Amino acid sequence: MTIKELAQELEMSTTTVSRVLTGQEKKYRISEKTAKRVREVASQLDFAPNQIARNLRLQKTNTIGLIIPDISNPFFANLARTVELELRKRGKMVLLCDTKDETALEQESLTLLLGRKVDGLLVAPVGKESKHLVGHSPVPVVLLDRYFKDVDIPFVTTDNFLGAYEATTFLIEKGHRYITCIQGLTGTTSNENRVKGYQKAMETHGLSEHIQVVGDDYSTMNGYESTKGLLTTQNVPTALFALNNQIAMGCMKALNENGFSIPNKMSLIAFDEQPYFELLSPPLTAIKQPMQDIGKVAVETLFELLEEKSVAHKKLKPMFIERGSVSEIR
Amino acid sequence: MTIKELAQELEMSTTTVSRVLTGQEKKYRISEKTAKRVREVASQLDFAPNQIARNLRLQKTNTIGLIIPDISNPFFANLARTVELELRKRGKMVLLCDTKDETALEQESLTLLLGRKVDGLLVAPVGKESKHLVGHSPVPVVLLDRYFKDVDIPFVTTDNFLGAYEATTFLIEKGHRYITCIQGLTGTTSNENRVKGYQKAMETHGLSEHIQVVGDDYSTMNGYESTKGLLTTQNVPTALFALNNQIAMGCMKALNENGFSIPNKMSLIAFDEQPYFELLSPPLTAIKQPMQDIGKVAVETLFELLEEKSVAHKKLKPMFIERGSVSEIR
DNA sequence: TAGTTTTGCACAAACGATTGCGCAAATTAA
DNA sequence: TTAATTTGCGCAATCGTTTGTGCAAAACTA
Repeated sequence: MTIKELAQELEMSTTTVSRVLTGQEKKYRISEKTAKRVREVASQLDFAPNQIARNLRLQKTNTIGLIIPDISNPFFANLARTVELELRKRGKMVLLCDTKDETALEQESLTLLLGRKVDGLLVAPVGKESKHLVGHSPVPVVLLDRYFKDVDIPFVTTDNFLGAYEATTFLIEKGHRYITCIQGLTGTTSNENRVKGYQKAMETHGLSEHIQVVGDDYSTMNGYESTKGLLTTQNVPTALFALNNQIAMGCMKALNENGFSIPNKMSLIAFDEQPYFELLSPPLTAIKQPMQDIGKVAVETLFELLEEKSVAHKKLKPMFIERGSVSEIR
Repeated sequence: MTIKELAQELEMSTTTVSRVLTGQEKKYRISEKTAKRVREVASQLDFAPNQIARNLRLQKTNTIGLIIPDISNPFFANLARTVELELRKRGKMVLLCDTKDETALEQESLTLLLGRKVDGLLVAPVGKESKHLVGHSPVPVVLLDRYFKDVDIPFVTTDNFLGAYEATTFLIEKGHRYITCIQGLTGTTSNENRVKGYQKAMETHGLSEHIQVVGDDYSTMNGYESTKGLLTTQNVPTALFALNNQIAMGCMKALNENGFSIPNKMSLIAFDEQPYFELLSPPLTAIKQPMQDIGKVAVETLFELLEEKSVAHKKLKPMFIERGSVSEIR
């Protein structure tokens, strides 16, 4: 049913109906009697305006594009959830795109979403390329999790440096000297800052020459292969620092298979917290990212942008969760 | 940039431009020379048609609504992922709604999505109510995971009965007699069919009087509380059958806390497979749902519906994965 | 009573695309 | 050379809303 039909039913113009239904009755001096009748009949026939037509007329879709590298990664799934819930509260819906951590797909998603005239974009970028993101968007963009040093797009992220620094320091204070960092996707800020945090902690404690960073992807496979590689080298480390949950999973698998019990023969800390970590034996020590907050703050930031306020970059503090996967070394 | 501006630039009518860009040049006898020029200039200025306007004109949005109870549940996250990827391949985008397993939110989501004129709906319903789903949709709907016995909406789901039957039988064959089923959301078909599978297996093996079903929600909390309750009763079971991954997680937590080692003092099987299950000690025996397939088949089904074919309900076979969380009883 | 102000509503033009139909010009047929 | 056909393209309506503006009728003022 269209507003035209509704107007016919009411024997008045679409203008009047529209004005009542958009709550502009006072502004346009529609009598209360008329207004009431419109509302009654409208709800009775349960009329709902065609949003497409509205969007076209109003040049606004109340839709936000959400671009995520991998929605099956619990970290991003949680992020997506708070974002969706938060946006809905504010009357927006979300168009979801999963990029499989491929820049090409991210690029394509961007084009598609802009073609659909989203009002804004929330992007957890792959992070290796920024060209397609900068300057190409006529609508506000807020970056999640990863960002770009060289490009001035607002972002909301965990303080990755801090988290990694604290975790590494913790290991060092427990007596570890040979700590290997298994990194994620190289070239992304999240990874680089985590690596830097690790390095800084090592340097600060005079362990510069023990710095060892391996791996190249935020995947279970990478964690698995990298760990397997490490176990056969000359200098097997006493502790592993996995830069995300999936890498950590791969580490554990490799350690299990090779009889390296945690934490006796190998200590392990993971960046990212997952609900199941506390169920493992031993429970896994981890750095928890404030996923809920990232989602909320990102949405808030986006709205500030939509209201044309200027915004600052935001780094949120992670939380260190000590469990049983780190041993004390004499 | 609009098609009008592009046409001005080209010094021809929007009609011609539109016809070329939608690939209708032959049908409307546009000369190849003109067509070529249009395409060149269009790509040069990288013109992209306003999808909103197209949608309005074509009465079609190439958008599918995806309604999910909880996107942070890995099961649904994986589902969402294949659905999104699969739909994108076919030129559709997805509007995502998370209902927090609340019927009211599901209802609201439905209204919102229909107002936005999605071409179709993929719904993993809360499952307690079906009224708002039936008859209210002018577009095709395919149900995922859960469905309704009494209502004829196409669905794609795991053969929950079969999965539960096999798992229970496995426990029985391992010598277990006291097997308690910790169920999920009562009133949903997924839960009911799993419970039935469990019951049937018990009955078939003459264990009717040992049937015990507790709990009422697909949550970690439910698994935790229910298990704690069980451990303090007269007849503590020797095996637990958790009807989804989250319940299983709660079970493990409760078992750990109370010193019930798995599988020595308690065997455990989970419905749903999760990547981390194999990392637990012992690795968790589980019933794997074919999530990828569910997503794919659901999308296929939706397309058949969009092409006005009639479709059948589809139940996909689960896979039993034996690991180490079940002990053999003398 | 006549003039002014207020009240209540409708006309018609957008928004940016697609498309049925029509109409010249070019080509072919007779 | 004239008629018939084909080729190439544009006019204007349409999708379903919102909104600036205008115009009667009603109410008020003097």
